[in-house]
Amino acid sequence: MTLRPRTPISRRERPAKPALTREGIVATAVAVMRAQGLEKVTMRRLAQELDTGPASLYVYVANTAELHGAVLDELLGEVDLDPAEGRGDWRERLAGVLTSYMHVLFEHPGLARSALTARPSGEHYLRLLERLLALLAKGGVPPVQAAWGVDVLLQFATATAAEHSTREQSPEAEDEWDALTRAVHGVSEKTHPHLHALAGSLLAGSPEDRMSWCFRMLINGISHTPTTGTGS
Amino acid sequence: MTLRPRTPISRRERPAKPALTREGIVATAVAVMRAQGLEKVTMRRLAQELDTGPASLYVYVANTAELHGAVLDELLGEVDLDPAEGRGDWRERLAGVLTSYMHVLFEHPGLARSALTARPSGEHYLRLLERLLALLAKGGVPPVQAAWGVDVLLQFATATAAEHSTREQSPEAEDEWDALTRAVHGVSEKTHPHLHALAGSLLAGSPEDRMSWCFRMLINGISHTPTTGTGS
DNA sequence: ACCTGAACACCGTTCAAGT
DNA sequence: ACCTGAACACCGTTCAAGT
Repeated sequence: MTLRPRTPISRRERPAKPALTREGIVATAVAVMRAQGLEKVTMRRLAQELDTGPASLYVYVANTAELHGAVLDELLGEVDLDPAEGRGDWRERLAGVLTSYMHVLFEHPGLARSALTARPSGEHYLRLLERLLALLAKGGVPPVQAAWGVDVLLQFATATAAEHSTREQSPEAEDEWDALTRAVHGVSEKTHPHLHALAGSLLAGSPEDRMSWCFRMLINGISHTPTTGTGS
Repeated sequence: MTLRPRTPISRRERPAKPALTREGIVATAVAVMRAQGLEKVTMRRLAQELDTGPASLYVYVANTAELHGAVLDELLGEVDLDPAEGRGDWRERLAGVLTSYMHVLFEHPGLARSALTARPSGEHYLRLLERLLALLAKGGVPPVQAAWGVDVLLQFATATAAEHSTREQSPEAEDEWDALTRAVHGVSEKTHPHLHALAGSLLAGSPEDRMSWCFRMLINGISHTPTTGTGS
């Protein structure tokens, strides 16, 4: 009668006896992530879940980063490409899709952070790209601007989700934010005049208002900045 | 005559016998990072470098994240706030400062990734904020737009550096990029018409041209998007 | 108060050996 | 070909015990 230090995830959330195949491994990885977060999606933990040793997984998966990438694309399947809040204007639809993307990312802490460096290329990611490009085309955004812009839009959404989910997750990250707030407000008017004057604005605004402004700002920039010349 | 598996960093790059104080620990952390990268800046590695046990460091440093944050602010001191390439237009100066910031980040792989979630609040970070706000003010950007915009500008630069340095660092990240290239070009015209049409543009452009466009795009967006109303 | 040995609970990845 | 035991080389963090 030994205590098991790590409870395996419940039978309901785990695919029953998953085969030792790439699909089985990824499915188990997704289940572990849903139950315990991406941090627990480790080779050793997965091997335990699959009743084998960690070395066995390396037959199907190159390394941990690749595994996380597969989990990410799987989750990208949950992004709502035509969200109800985004009806009407193509700009609102665009913001709606990106908001859905961010929601998916910060429901799963850790995923956003990995998304920033993982460069996914799975089917769900391609579907998302296609949808965003379609909306930009509908808005009459010139093709090259749309192509380059979509990258920035996704990068913005991903980075925002990463910051947000890190802050939600750990109490120390919250402390860091407090430290920044105090630092910005405590700055001297002599040495940092602009910062001093804008301290309030820097940290002000509801997340919704700021996000809404950011989307409008990015869409304006993308729409009105030619890919050659000095722009205005 | 035992082989030491880990070579300590050379005497020249390490502050001689650093005292066991917060400053000494951070200085050693910076030295280790310069020599071997942020990944090696671990509690255990640092303790070894300081001839003590890892537990001793916890008297001065709350955890690894805080330590990495301290290293980050230290490095931010290297950012050139008035780079020669950025003479002339305030937009060019702004882009110049951000480019210098990115250079500092991707000279030290791993630092950019930590900067994305670390929310620094040290003196060097505040100096950078002040400089960016001053340039936006010089450009006549309305205060609140400048305050919110500076956040996005730094987030963009940080995320770009993180992507870039991850790709530089590991060969697998390079493979991932190839996979994306193939995926985008291999997409069906029927199911992904926009993606198919823009496959070339999506991945085209020199890094310099894209970066230059991104900065112009962001500055345009920030300058021309009011913080309230529908904008244009 | 400051410091530390030792422990607890983990990691990724490789490789020789088995089936 | 596929699978795995065991090992190598690490992690962060805590805590009781020392000085």
